[in-house]
Amino acid sequence: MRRDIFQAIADPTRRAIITLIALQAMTPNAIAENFHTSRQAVSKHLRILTESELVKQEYKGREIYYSLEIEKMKEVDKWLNQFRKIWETQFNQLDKVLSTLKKHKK
Amino acid sequence: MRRDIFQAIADPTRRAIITLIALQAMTPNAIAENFHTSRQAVSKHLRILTESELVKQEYKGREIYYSLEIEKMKEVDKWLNQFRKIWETQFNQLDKVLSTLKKHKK
DNA sequence: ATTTTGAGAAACCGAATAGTTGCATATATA
DNA sequence: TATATATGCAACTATTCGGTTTCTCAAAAT
Repeated sequence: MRRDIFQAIADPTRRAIITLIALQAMTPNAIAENFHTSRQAVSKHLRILTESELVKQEYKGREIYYSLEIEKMKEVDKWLNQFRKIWETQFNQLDKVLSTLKKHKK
Repeated sequence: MRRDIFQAIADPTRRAIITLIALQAMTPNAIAENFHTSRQAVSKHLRILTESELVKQEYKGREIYYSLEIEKMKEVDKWLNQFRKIWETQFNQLDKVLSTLKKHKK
């Protein structure tokens, strides 16, 4: 099933899971130990993260290692780009104000 | 009421509203004209966006102008920072691989 | 003064969400 | 071979979500 990444990162537990497995792959059991929730609940979150392709699985015997699909995270970054332009412009304007103030001081 | 920004940007219509008012303030009616949904539905979205402080209101007679609170958008960017470090490292590693390949060509 | 217009609030509804418990299955281990 | 373990899946539940319709209220326009 195809899933929206923004919907996937909307849940705070899922964001925490993402952060947790960002640097090293982990099994559902290991992940669940970090939360006050059942392993099955974590499993459901992992399913949603997998469906949104933010996370990939690696089978190793009866264990499944989940890790972050860092490329997919860039899509959020890409969406932010349109606003980045705006806040950089505003920063430049602030810069102008500051240099104007400097001139007046002289 | 306090709202989570990630939950606020989870809905595609809300993301579209954000983009729409990013450059110029707009009234709910004007915003609603851009969507196949009722003004009231847009109003509810605007309430959620206001509660998450992603959007601010400016009253002008009986009209209310909504505009983007760009500073708040930076919080998403800030959350992305932790992953940015990772993908930049991976990029550098790719860079190494590429230069190694180059050497072998020689 | 009356009517129109812009907007939020309330009540309602079906669908989705996040959690639970219980079950099925495959892989390790004794 | 029998048991323990890792995991996913299904069914159920309470809550939230996104939408609609109806209503109210204040500001403009007539």
